[in-house]
Amino acid sequence: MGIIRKTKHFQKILAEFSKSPRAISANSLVSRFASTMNKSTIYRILYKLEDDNIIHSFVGLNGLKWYAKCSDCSFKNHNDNHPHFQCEECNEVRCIPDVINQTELIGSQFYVKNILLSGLCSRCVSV
Amino acid sequence: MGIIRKTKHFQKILAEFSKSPRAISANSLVSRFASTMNKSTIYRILYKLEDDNIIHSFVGLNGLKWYAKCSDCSFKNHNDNHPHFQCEECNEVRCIPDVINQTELIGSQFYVKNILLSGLCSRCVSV
DNA sequence: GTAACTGCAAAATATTTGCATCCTT
DNA sequence: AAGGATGCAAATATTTTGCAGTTAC
Repeated sequence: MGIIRKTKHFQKILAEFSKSPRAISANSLVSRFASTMNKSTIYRILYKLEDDNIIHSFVGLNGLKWYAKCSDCSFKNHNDNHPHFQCEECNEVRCIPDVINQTELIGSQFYVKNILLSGLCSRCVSV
Repeated sequence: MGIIRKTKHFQKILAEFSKSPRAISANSLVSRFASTMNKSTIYRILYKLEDDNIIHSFVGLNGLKWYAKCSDCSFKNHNDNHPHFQCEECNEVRCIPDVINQTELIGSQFYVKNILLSGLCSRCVSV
């Protein structure tokens, strides 16, 4: 794995994550930058950002890949296992502060590294 | 949505879920029955089984769709929100008894319907 | 007989890869 | 100059859909 060059494209993608504490789907970045960057480029930049522990990824409800640099993540050591919540109605993904006692939760049968909760967000539940 | 006919194919897929308390990926069923049923048929049967609350579905770590009829599910009313655990190493999916106090967990900001935990299972953690 | 089921081929969707070229250091 | 980055096209993989023919009740 080589050195990451801070190209224009790289900076633009990184800026998206810096701007928002929310998770962003790879897919949506492809659409957003459709006119200015190739999708291969975007996927490759996301791969590198994750490889360098700047963002982390998970798969959402409908099989799309999501990435997030959440507020409580450090750049050096990315032991990020806070849960994410995805609304099955509006598909928005939010980072949830990690208050789960995982050992209590599942009796230490498993080493839990990620949690995805899904259901309805407060906006969609009341519609 | 019409009546489900208990065809041979339908019975065979249903039997897979009756046999095992584990979750099964749509994908793996397609491979398993590649020589005897068409994949469209399999996907359609899965859709119907879920529509009739006999199995429930969720998306796993790598975007594949999984289905399970877990031990604590009733055939009539399928309010199944127990968590699933998927090992990121061997990809096996297990149903977890629901012992999470969701309201406590996320402060009732969301209506949680499903939970997917991931990490390493006991077998893979020790390798 | 009618509505549901099936197989086949093709489509849709998201992501990955090979390769030639361009850019940064 | 050399290694990384990019764009383009094609490949992958999973799931969905249209349609014509078959089967169950």
